[in-house]
Amino acid sequence: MARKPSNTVIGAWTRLLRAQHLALSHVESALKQAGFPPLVWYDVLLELSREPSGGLRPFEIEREMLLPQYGLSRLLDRMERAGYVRREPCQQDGRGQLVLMTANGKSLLKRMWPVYAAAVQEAIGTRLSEREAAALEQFLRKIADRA
Amino acid sequence: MARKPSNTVIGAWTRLLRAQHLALSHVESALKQAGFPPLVWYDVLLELSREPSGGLRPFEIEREMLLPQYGLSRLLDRMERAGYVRREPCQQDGRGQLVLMTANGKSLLKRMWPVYAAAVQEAIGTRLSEREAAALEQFLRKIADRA
DNA sequence: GCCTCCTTAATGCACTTGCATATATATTGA
DNA sequence: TCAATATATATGCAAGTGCATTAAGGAGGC
Repeated sequence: MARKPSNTVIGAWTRLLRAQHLALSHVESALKQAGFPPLVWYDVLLELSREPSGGLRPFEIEREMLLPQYGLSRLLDRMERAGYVRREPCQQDGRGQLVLMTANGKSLLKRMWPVYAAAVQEAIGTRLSEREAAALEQFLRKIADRA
Repeated sequence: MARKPSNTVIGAWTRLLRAQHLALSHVESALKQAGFPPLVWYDVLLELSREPSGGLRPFEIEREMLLPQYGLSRLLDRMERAGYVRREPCQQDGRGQLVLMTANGKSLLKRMWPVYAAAVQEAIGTRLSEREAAALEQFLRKIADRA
């Protein structure tokens, strides 16, 4: 295995940085312009919505997301202050807590989606065919899978 | 043109965020572990090295990079304090300045490259064939090209 | 010349992030 | 049982970032 990247690999790397930056900026600014909080708030709410049973532990949310532990801790502070989640002590583990989505949180999740979806469509969907998007996903999966 | 992204597009979007995050974290931590400054410092030096004639204006650097104007301004502050660049008043334009790479800056650029290259190779080159990397680059280019 | 508008770059302030560490509880193993 | 270790979460502090604005000079019209 080569130790140095080929020019092709360097090109892919460079484009990866730029494409992600442009697409993400586009999405973030669409959300902001619509008066919504950043994307990462949506991600937390989405994770919580997948667990209708009644909340997730912070460390479970963290596993699904791209945030360090202290980052999530403070994000939850802000979201709790804003009234979108609340934290309860955890029965089974006195160190931990259960993060629950409030009604406002559910509402926010619903209201953000159309704006988010439209922005993703503009940033990616209108630029690639269905076939291309599927191929792109496969390549990116190879990079992202830490197997 | 659909207003809502297909599941394929959403998958590509999600993977784009994760792949970029993982690859970039890998590269940044390799640099840090080797005692080097962040990648963005390298990018500035690289831009300067492409202009051997004697420096670039901040707004020229900015155009090539993923930083807002105030971000570059403060990055140059830090790099200047660290001795890797210096700023000179610009003859032709009294508002502006010329950013020049110092000898230390040139040396840093050279020394960072092997670490940077190896990390990119690990993050991408070892995970995709040459063919796949080329295809990936093409798809990403479609997303990144703001034509 | 001089007024108006544009471009270049810096900065005050609030907020966010990274790093290291603290705090509290759980778990393991003698 | 109790010490040692591991896990879950929070936090003080320094550094970085975003936003809005400022400062200063250029460019064009009159």
